Amino acid sequence: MTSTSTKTLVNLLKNPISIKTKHQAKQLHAQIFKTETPNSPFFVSRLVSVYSNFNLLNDSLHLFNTLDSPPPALAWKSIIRCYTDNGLFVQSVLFFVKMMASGVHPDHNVFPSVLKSSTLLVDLRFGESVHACIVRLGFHLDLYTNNALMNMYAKFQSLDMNTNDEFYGLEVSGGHKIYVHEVLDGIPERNGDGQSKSVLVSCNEPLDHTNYWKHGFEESVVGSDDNVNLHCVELPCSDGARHVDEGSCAKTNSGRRLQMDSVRKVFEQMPTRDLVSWNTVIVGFARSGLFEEALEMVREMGNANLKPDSFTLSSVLPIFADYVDVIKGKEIHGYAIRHGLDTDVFIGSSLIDMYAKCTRVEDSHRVFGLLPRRDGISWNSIIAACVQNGMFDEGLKFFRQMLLAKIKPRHVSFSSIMPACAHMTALHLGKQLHGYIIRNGYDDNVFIASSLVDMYAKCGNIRLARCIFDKMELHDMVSWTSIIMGHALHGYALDAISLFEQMEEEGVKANSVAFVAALTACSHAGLIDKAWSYFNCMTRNYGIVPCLEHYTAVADLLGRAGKLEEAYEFISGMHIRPTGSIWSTLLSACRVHKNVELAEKVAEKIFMTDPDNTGAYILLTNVYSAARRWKDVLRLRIHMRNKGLKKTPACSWIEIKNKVHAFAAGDESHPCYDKINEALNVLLERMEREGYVPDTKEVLHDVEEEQKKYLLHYHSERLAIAFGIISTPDGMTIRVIKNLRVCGDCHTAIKFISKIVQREIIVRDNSRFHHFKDGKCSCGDYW
DNA sequence: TCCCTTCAAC
Repeated sequence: MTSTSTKTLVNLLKNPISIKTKHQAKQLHAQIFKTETPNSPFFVSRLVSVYSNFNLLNDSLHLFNTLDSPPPALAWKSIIRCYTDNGLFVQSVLFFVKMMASGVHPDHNVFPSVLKSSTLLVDLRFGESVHACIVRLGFHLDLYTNNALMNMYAKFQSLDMNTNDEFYGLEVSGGHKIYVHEVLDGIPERNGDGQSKSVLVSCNEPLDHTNYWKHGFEESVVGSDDNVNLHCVELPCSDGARHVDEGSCAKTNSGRRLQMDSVRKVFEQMPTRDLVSWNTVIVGFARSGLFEEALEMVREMGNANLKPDSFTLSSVLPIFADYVDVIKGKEIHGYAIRHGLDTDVFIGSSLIDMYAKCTRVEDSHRVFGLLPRRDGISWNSIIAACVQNGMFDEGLKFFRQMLLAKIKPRHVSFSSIMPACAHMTALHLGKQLHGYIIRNGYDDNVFIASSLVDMYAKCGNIRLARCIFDKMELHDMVSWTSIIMGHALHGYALDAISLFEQMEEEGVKANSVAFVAALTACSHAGLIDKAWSYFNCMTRNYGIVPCLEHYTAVADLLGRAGKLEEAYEFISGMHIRPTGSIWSTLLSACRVHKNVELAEKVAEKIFMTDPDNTGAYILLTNVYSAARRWKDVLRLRIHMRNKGLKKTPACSWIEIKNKVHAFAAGDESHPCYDKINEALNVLLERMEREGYVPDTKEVLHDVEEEQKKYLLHYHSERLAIAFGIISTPDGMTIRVIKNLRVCGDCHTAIKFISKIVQREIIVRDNSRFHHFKDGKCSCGDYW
């Protein structure tokens, strides 16, 4: 090729498709270098374009900088697209601004890249300026430009904007924070005075390793100024990877920007539309929750003789996941199979998710098993599918398999798997994950931090949960509710309430779940007036319609306070149909307050809708035995046996050195049973010396008094605690989990034990945590 | 040159 003529080179460059490899591109470059005019704008700008087609950003930039100004539009466009393809959206946008300032007339095909970059920068004002620019230059009829425009507006409307509307944070791991000021002023009129426009950029640390700034922008880099309207974005790390797609917009509960009208407007004025146009509108509607509109567009698309492709299907499937409509979801699945799209990795993930949300997790497994290729998202989908359906062990199994398959977990993976640890109260697993998170630098991610807060709170370590919460830079709704709920469950109602108030002071408006947390706090501490004020405030001032959880917290509170009739009226007056579970709350209160009559009435309500509700039978049995109505007890027991209903056996467990030890009541099977028994007897002796008197009323069997004492002595939580005491060093906190409510006598006994052994003992029962310390419990004996 | 999938608090 050494003797290639200039004419041949020109022809080659005019038809760059014939250049198939990077190597050929470099050879071409070398040949041009040997010609008489290696620096001609034609050669250079064409070469820039060739390099940018191969995504060779540095080579393209190097050539671009050899051009005498003003470089031709083709060269600008190539660089801008290359920046966008490398995920360098700030640079892409700034290059566009600089191009406009240099007076070059852009051609239409620069706009899709610029719009994509401004979309991913989450800067609506800039995007709108670009739109104005497009109209001004007469490119508003261009198909690709319009598709990109619609996409931009659709993305903006589906993001939850921050409360103060000034900061649109994109989370990108390992990146710098770049502040872009006044970018929009940088778009001058065509042939306008570019010099008068400014592009101000600042960064939170020196950009020493990012050579992108060496290409014409040093003069624009200024120190950050808090007085300037800042639009904060993160610059991806220097490897140029496209991290932003995997990031997430900082969420708040402020109002959404409804931009679907803009999307619609663009769509309607388009002279021609292709499949991408339709898909863009469909996904826009789907993301903004306008599901019916999205589905209507799919039908209209058919009328326009366009067939749904893999983009359409994977955008539509999440709609049926949200609607929990497995019939429609299956229709899509069928369509995908008929058109050979069922092995598409995008559709596969949507299908896994759709089946999981419809509680058909076995179908999720099947889809996952049939996928020929699995990416991080398919793995996350199957992990989330398991966890969301309560299959925690399975979820962990998939998580381990994913690591073995050398798929690096991302923040989504952690927030999918962490609830499994929280639900299983598997502190050692949670800690392992936390270690992994710290080692890989994910601990500043708000989603991950929130799941950690929730996990530690649910696993009994509220102090660590609080510590992580306090270290978070930005608190979103979920982290607030996690920490409030955490304190509520641990009985620290006043802390929970003050956190709730702090949240409101910081401008985060409480949502429905936050009120559940606040009401739960009140319910666990018996704060009736406070609960009513929250409940009324929520419905009147916040326009939140109470749901079952709110009603349950209030009913529970009324019941515990002995206001049984009031609770009955409250439940009967709910705007939704009372469930068995909320009636059970009251039934439980009837047991505490020994109201047999109301208990029978309430049980009747439960059995009407749920005749096999074992819990209700047990509660009613307890009510009868507390009232010493042994005949009724017997009658119910026989009835239950005939129905094949069994009482859940009490069970407690404790983690010692990452191993879980479980105990049933009166359980003698543990290898260390002799030592446990010995410890229990020593404890009992010291407890009685301190004034402990067994409360045999808690034993609901019709047996002798001595027998009752014996039964209490071997309740499962006491076995677990005794084992904890003999297996751990002095002073170490003991954490025990029980599947049922702690009985009154054990509660008293554990208070004594905490004082005698001088340890903090934390017991989680089926609804809350008890922190026993120095003979007192955090629940204030109200649970 | 443009469009798609996964996650946290109840």
